Amino acid sequence: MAIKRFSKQRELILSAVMNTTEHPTAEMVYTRLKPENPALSLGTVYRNLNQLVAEGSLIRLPFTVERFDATTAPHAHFLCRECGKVYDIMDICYDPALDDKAQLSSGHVVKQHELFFDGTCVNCTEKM
Amino acid sequence: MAIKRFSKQRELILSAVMNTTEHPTAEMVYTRLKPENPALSLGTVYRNLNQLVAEGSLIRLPFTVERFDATTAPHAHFLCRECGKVYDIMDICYDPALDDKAQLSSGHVVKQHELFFDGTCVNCTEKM
DNA sequence: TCAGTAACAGTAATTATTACTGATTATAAT
DNA sequence: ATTATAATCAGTAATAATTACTGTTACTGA
Repeated sequence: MAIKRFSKQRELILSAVMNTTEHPTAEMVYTRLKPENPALSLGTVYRNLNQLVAEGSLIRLPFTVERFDATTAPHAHFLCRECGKVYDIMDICYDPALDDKAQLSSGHVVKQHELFFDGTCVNCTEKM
Repeated sequence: MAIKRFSKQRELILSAVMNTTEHPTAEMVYTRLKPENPALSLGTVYRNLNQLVAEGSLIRLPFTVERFDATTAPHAHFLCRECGKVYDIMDICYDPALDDKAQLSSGHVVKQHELFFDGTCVNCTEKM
């Protein structure tokens, strides 16, 4: 059950995440869309983000406040500790050998991995 | 300011995290300690965990419910999607070259990275 | 010994997220 | 097209995680 219907709101929310590089939170998506879609509700944003992750259109980044990313191909991320911005790191390519190695040494079935860098981003460095 | 005093509660909370491998949440630490320390309050656990992270005695794992780890040396983690348990992956050693590479390609000042694996752990695999 | 203040327990408040409710609307079969 | 159905919606209530506040206790250094 739970056959997917077309939903204008879902399209809207998906494209909002696709058209930004800022790895928005649910709140950020809502704030972005609300002015031009006054009827939109925050619950709808949460519900559709979860659906989009479930169907694989988005990935969920497990920060303490969740963030979403329309680049579903595995890639690394960078968190700026000063301003809180999250950036993609595309030049470090995903290494499947790591998964094999982790699986061998631990005995767990390893599906994938996430690589999180952190530090101070370019913009914040310039301001110092 | 804010000179650190000795605090029995802080010792208690630190040793609770040190004496387990389960990467406890604040709630788990509280539940563990409460029976033998009935006067302990949840706010105290949160406050002291944050202090211990600030002083470097613990690290914070940025899951959507925060977890803590007394192994402060950088190392990888594995999250079981079935049971939610978090394991250390010690056999994949920290690669500082990754930080350099990320910094060069992105321009950000990279301090460190975290490597998160996920999948199904040994215990859950056996039950299938 | 006592003034200053970190730390405490208890609790209120805040924030993030999910669940519920009754109304609306896409879809598929008539 | 019309209608039945169930997915989706907006609005809101509820829950869960975390932090902030309040009055009290107890170290610590003068």
